[in-house]
Amino acid sequence: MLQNSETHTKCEQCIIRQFNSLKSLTKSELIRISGCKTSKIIKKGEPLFQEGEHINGIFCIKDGLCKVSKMSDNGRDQIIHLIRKGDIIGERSLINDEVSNLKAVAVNDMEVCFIPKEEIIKDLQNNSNFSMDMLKKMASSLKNADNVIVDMAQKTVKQRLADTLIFLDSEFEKNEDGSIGILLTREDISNIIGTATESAIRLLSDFKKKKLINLKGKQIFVLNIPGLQQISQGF
Amino acid sequence: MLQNSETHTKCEQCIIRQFNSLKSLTKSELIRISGCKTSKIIKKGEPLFQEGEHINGIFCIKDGLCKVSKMSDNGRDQIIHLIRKGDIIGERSLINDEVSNLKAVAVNDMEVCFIPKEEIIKDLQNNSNFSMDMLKKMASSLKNADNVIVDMAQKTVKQRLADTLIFLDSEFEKNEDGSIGILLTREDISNIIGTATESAIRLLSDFKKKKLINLKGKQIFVLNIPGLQQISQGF
DNA sequence: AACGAAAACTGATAAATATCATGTTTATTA
DNA sequence: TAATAAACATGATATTTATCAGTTTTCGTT
Repeated sequence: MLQNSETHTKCEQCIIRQFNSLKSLTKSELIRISGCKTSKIIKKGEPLFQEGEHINGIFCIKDGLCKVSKMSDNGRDQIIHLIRKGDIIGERSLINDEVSNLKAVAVNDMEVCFIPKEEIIKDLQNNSNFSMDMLKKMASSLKNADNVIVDMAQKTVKQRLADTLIFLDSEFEKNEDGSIGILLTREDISNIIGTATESAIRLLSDFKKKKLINLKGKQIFVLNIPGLQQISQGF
Repeated sequence: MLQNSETHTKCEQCIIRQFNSLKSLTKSELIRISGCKTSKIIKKGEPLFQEGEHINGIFCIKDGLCKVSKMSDNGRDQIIHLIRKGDIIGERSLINDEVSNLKAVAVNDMEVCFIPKEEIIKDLQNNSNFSMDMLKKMASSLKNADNVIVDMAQKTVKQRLADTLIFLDSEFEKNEDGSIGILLTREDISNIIGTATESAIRLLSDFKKKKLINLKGKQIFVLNIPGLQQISQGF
């Protein structure tokens, strides 16, 4: 199994933490954390954790991307988040003692560090910079969740697809050819917008016909962002 | 304007705080907070705050109920929360400096206390019991938001109406006659489940025909919870 | 390169939901 | 209490979306 030198960077030397709440930890806290963290390679398609699992710690994503989803009563998986390099996931396990309500599956090969709950929870209580930063992140997630709820409740599937394409195009690095730098299946896309796979496929073809996007296999090229924004707003 | 003695209870003597994060404040913190809080009566239909407003503090709800909503791009209001006696709203204004993305309107007459941001933010930084409690509350809200997103994305309007009726029946005190103790218009209900008012009305009639509920004007009587749960799960 | 499986796609149809029109009941207030 | 507005209700219809069935394409494996 691939475990290159990068995988074993010490936390206090790791630049990834600059992108998340761990940047608020002191040097000595980081050194302690570093001593108990474990590194993992998660291959494309493998789970980082499952619904119903006790996580008991946080994952810091060093590289790669995963889809975070929840199974609905109707038996369909709904993707709620896309988590990538620099992100932390599992914070909620520090705070409540419940099992995870979400599943996380790697979209491409991932490199993650795991920090056990009992090591980092002290820092949450003692380092107010750290806890304030965590509060900030959660407040921002809550605001975002509000927006998603409104969009899911009020927008049509077509509007939500437009939103998703704009989001993917703006939030993720593009490939050299200009296509969206994250390869999702049509099923993934339909599980993000909350619709049947066939409906997502049909609408993608429709958008292509209208020159809003171009499709080459799984590669998606966003051609006309203002046009997609129009659709997103109901025109 | 009604301002009875209850309205002027000092925070350190106020039993309402037992129901929210303010219970984690020390006696001296509470006395200081009490000195700068203001009390307000909000009449039914009046706004507690508007979308786009700077809140700059938190509201502690002493009595009454309000609907918290956000306007969608399609021009329809989506109700995201129902906030009631004992709840706190506005925490996010302590943490980020943005204007509110939500609107709150009283469903019945309310009595609320307002605590300005600059007074309580220190306590968030210095009292780790308080900040941990806030983190717990936010974590729990995030988990709940996940569930709402999945339901909005995957469930039919009928399923969501069943969910909403179960929620209202279980979470709010009932009237003596057994009806749901919170009077919402049909439009409010449709703005909770995210559908056209006519659709909500039709489905309510349908549920009544099937003896799942009874309707007497705005009064709703939930008769068959297992039946509603069946519908919620797609049967 | 050949195979099999998964993914992508298309058409036909059914089901769910929104919209528009209109009448009735209930609430508000002059 | 009469007038008026708001909320509630129902029918007809259009639109959106899901489902089912089948074909083609892509991809990973041997």
